[in-house]
Amino acid sequence: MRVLVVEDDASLLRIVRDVFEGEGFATDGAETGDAGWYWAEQAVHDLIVLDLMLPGMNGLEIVRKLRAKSLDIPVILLTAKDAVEDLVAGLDAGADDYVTKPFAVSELLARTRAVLRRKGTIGQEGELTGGPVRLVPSVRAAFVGDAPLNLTVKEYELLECFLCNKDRIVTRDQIFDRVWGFDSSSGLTAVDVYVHHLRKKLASQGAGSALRTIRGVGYMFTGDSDVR
Amino acid sequence: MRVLVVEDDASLLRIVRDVFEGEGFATDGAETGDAGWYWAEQAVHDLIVLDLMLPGMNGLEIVRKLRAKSLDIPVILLTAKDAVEDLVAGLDAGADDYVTKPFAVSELLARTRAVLRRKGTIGQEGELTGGPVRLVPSVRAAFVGDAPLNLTVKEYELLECFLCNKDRIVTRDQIFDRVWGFDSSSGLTAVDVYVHHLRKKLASQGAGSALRTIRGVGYMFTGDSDVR
DNA sequence: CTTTCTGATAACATGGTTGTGATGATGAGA
DNA sequence: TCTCATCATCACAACCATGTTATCAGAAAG
Repeated sequence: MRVLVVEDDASLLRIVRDVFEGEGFATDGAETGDAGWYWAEQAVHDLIVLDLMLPGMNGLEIVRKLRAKSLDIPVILLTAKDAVEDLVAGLDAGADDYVTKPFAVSELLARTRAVLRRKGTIGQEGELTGGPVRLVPSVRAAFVGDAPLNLTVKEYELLECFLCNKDRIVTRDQIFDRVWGFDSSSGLTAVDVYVHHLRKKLASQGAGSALRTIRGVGYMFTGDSDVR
Repeated sequence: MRVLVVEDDASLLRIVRDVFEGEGFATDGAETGDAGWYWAEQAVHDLIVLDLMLPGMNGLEIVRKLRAKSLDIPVILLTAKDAVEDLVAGLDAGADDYVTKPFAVSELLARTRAVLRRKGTIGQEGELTGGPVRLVPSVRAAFVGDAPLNLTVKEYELLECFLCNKDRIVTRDQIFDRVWGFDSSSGLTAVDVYVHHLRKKLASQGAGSALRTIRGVGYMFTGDSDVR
């Protein structure tokens, strides 16, 4: 998975690239509109994160030219809070979503996932495992050992989220952003309930203890189930 | 572990805070020199990440005033590549290290760990240790030797506070400001009670004597068991 | 069209966590 | 030794986070 980041602030560019790389993306960066267009035109990226205010070619123009060439690479715009008209123009021109500066890393990633999911890019990685639990994304199937788990869509995504963050604490907000989408209208309690459902199904195959509650913080899926 | 980030670029500030929070730090942020100094002066942080170019009070000035008050909180400077003379002045004034913009997240974190290690705050893998007591911030876990301690959120934060100030006296007010927040509505006595809780759990693993009372002053966590 | 399944919420149960006030110990200084 | 301030300890009450169940609307399946 490869992302192009076009942003004239060198510090911000560097750090946004790092963030994506931390998520397992390969990244390219451009500090000017012209360099950005050069990269974009290659059509080798799965996502473009694009600042609107750029030296050289405008971000808006890049989107227009991309769509004119009928390259429908997903584009997420970065924009200042007060540049509403540019934003609207950008979305009209065919951008998929936007994030206003200053943005939280979690939001950028959430929108990224949302866009990629909408475009059908995501969800075809290799198998995910954690202890005896195994997930096969290509067929959306889950197993404990060899026994199949009959998971609903949400349960599956929840488990996927946990396996992606094996042995790491995940807060309920993170889970919610990731599984329900940060702009979802559902309540946070849904997370609890689905953790419960998931636990029950895991427990029925003897893997219930893998999903631990860290009270006051969140949940953690532990690969090898150990002490308390 | 609590870090103060002072940076006038709102986007960068937001994102740097996110990065630290991802590593298990609590963060505070300031966009101006004056706000930065206000926070810094509270002396509740374990690290300050400080942009040199700031509106209001200069970053350089903040370092100077900090050291003048003999607060030796570790400071990492953020600086443009070409501002060499400022940088030198900053280090002279008592900053511990610097990172030039644009910087990689990994570099910032590496230097953070290096600085904190040099100051004796953390151990090798970002762990906090004091004698047999060990804290793993990334998973919020605490151990005495290999035995896990089952700590509540407050107990954990309290222990973290002590380990950050190993072999140093911490007053109850400092503890309170740091763990409860200076604007908390709770009473100061809560500190005593939680020290007690913590002691009991430490004692159950034979590490009860590490947390000493300095009558009339505060408490002190001693790394290597007692001399007197 | 009916039945079944899924997603979501509300309501309630429960137990852990937090903070307070009372009381008992302990040390420091007079 | 006495007294006072400080700290330790305990028990309890209030609160909050989470677990659990029941229920309902809507989608999907039959």
